[in-house]
Amino acid sequence: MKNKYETIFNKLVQLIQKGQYTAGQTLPSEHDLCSQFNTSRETIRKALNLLSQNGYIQKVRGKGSVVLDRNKFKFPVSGLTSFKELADQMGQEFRTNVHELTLVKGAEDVCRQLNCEKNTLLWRLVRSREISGERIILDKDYIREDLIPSLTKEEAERSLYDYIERDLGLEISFAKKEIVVEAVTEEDEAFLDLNGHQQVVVIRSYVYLSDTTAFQFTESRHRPDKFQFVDFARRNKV
Amino acid sequence: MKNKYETIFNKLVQLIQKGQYTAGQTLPSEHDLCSQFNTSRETIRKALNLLSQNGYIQKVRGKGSVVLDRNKFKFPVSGLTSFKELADQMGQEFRTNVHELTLVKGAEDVCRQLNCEKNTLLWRLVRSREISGERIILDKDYIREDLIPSLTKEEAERSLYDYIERDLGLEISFAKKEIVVEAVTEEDEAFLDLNGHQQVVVIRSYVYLSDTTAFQFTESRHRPDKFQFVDFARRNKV
DNA sequence: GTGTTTAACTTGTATATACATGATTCGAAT
DNA sequence: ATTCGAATCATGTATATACAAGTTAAACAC
Repeated sequence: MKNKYETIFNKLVQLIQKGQYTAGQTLPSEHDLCSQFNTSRETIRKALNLLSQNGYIQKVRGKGSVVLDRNKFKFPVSGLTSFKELADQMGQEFRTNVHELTLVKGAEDVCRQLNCEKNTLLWRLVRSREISGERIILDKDYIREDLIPSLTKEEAERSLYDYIERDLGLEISFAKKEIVVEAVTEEDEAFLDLNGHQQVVVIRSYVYLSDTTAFQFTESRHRPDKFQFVDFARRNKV
Repeated sequence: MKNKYETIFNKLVQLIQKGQYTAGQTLPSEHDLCSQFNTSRETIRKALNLLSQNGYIQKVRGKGSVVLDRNKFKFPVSGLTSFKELADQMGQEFRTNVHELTLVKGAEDVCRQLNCEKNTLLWRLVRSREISGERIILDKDYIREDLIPSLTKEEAERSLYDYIERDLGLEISFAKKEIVVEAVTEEDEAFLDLNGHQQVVVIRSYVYLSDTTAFQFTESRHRPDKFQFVDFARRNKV
């Protein structure tokens, strides 16, 4: 915990999750929070903005910060979240099977998107995800070898994001995503328990580090009956 | 244009879209922007935060605000956007057919979610969306009659959001969304050109006004081959 | 030339103040 | 009793200052 305002944000999230403040109630006024946390109003406002952006509160001018009902936000694929983080939250039995971990060269489309030379070395990683004994997700990753030089099957099985962020100290910052529905491929048939489904939900992501270098392209293929995407969105005027 | 920082935000968006600043370049420093717009640094920072949140720039400490490549953001279903706004952006031929506009009472599930009495009057609105002559989206809306007392077929055909925001002066603020894949229903068969598809992509949204009252529940059912969802997401630490 | 230090930039955080504007409440005038 | 208005409290916007911390490039010593 470095920042005051992040610390305050985390504290308020805790209080909301513990039921100290429940949906419909208002938080103490900014002025009161200043006294409570012994800080300035701008700092409180930064914390409240984080709460607002993450769907915890809605600020109403003249009234206060109304706590929202976040019951249905337990599956936040919306933000950038890894499979392991998801599985941890859901508390379900899950397993990851690594089917392929090789170095490839010259996947044109991918290189163009990742903004690197056409013959850059890329890790190609294929994993299937098992929940309650069924293989329902197939993840195909392309990762820049120059940024992540060593990568082992064990790290891929555990958590890629953990390894990249904790061990390598790289900071994952943002991603562009696309969700579409496509026909199943031979690969899907081979690695997934499709139960007769003819189509899969495909999430394509381009993941960027905080210095804006793109370092990963992921195609995540889900069996449609087990797919869910939950989102909280604020309206953009304009 | 009321606020300085929104005005500056809009101006910078324009400049980026015109190609004044291209992907990879950095914007002028906050200090320079202060001089250019003759304002304080905090105000500039608010504008830059908006740019960052909307995926236009990435701020890098010590370096500057790097402009991102937003080529693939032309279908921002992610934020709260209405069908008409989407269609306008894509510039395609589209049409809306209103199949039903009635007042119903006591749809239990919906009322519970909208947080209103079990026998509250609700508008039930069923519309199909035609793009290039094919009916590919079926929108089913439930709207609280006490908040939107009058609603005509014409307004439903044009744009519901326009009517609510411009004519009634209500401010739509945020929504909770869920995306899943489901089997087609008789209603889907009746109102959509399914082309043999057995499943549809379903987006369920609960839409809230800025005073946190929920006023609308929408189920938007898309033919899978014409469905796309594009998102820009920043990573939430913790 | 090479390597290191320093200075001058950049953005990030924290604080203080002032005024604008929406919401509520309480009291006075009718 | 009802209505209107003023006071009060809430958040929103704009400004100023100070210091922390990451990046870069020039100056310097060797």
